[in-house]
Amino acid sequence: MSHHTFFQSMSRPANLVELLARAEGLAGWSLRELAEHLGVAVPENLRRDKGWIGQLLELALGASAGSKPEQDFPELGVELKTIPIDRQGKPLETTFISVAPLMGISGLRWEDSNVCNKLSCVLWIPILGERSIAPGERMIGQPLLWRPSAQEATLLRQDWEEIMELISLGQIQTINARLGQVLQLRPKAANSKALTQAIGPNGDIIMTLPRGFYLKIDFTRALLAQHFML
DNA sequence: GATTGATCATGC
DNA sequence: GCATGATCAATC
Repeated sequence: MSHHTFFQSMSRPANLVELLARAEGLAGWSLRELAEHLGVAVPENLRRDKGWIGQLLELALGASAGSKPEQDFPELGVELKTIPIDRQGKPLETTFISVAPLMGISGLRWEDSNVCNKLSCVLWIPILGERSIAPGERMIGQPLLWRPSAQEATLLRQDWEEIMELISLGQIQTINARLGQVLQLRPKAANSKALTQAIGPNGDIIMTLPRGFYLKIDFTRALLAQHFML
């Protein structure tokens, strides 16, 4: 895809085929090349711009902006995720999925959860480049449109149900990132002073750090490996 | 080197 | 504070 046609197609993708074609057209570009053609400044590091790569790809692919708890392409049923990988194809970070609800969760089913919704169909965009490589020099990899296999869906559901049961039983303080086979619960907050309500051990209300669901590295590594190395 | 808890920017 | 986008960095 030439740069000219890229700019002509900067609108929202009309369908899945168009979205995939755009994503594939970005493979091989450096983030600097993409940023320059979008008129976006390139940070020297990501310390103060942790979401820069994700936002750059959102802009390039025409994802809906905003802070709604929805998929990036609701009309296509697709969630967009950039994932940093090393030269072996191994993810360098866990993958944030969504904030965990801590109150009013009785009766919440997996099928109706944000985690299930967002993971039902993900467009993965691998970003090749370790921390020692400046953001602008990192490379965009081949995209992968993924839907969980039956086995993957079972693992995700089991972890989600186990974690949510503990939360509903007032045991959130006992949960750490080691719980879960493929999904983990960790703090997701502005800082350690940002607090939100949760259910306490005695069924009372306590203040605690907001938490988020993250995919563990081994899970995303296997997911990428199955597609790219079989 | 991998992991887990902490943190950064932004809009509303 | 909560939602989006995540990575940082102290500790194991």
